[in-house]
Amino acid sequence: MFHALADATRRDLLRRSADGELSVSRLADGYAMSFAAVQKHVAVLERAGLVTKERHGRERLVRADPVAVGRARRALDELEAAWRGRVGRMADLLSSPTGGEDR
Amino acid sequence: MFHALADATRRDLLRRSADGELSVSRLADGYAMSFAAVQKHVAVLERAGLVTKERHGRERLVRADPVAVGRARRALDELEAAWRGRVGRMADLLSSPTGGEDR
DNA sequence: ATAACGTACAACCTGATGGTTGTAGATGAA
DNA sequence: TTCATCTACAACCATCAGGTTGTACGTTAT
Repeated sequence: MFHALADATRRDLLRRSADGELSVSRLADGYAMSFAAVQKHVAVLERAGLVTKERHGRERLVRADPVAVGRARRALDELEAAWRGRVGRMADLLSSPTGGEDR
Repeated sequence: MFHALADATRRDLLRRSADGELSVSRLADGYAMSFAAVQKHVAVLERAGLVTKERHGRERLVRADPVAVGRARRALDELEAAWRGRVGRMADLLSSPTGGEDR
């Protein structure tokens, strides 16, 4: 899933497919690459569960799945929390006199 | 940066280097790959700004940078927020009668 | 019915990635 | 000093990722 997010084109596709009203062709417009390339990117997003396709006549409308995005975000939350749970607090105090309020 | 996170070994290294007291050699122990391979992974994490190395005698202690992890997390926050800001709310209501409280 | 459109998929090429081994420079220990 | 350890880096290899073109098939429009 992080792999799916590790490509700028795919992240852009993910943003643009937020409201699920764009077909693969419409999404493909505006990129400096072939339709097939964009289609592959969508397939990667789909395999990662970040996006679903809903057939609508002859076109497939692409919609981002916020639950999956939330899962990824939460995974990073864990990483961050794991850090803070250990020497994090101490190191924070040492490096910044005001404390660790960066959120 | 997402690319750096897109590898299980690197995510594990990131977790294990939370408290910054392990050298590259110590980190390399316990993986079924060569020291050089692990060193490359650490280099990738370092280039992505996810980790810093502090020299301590002849060894380099690796420490995860929570600020960078927080940056990635916030990037996903944006994605999620972008989704909810559009038809998100409507779709939420349609798909789950109780509303969208998934956190 | 026929043409045009939207999609899927296979084959192929190129560059990046993840792994290996080998070599070399610093530093700590004997 | 000499030896062992930790690290860095280069060269090499196999596989994968991202891109291309071409073909095929279902659906809508004429």
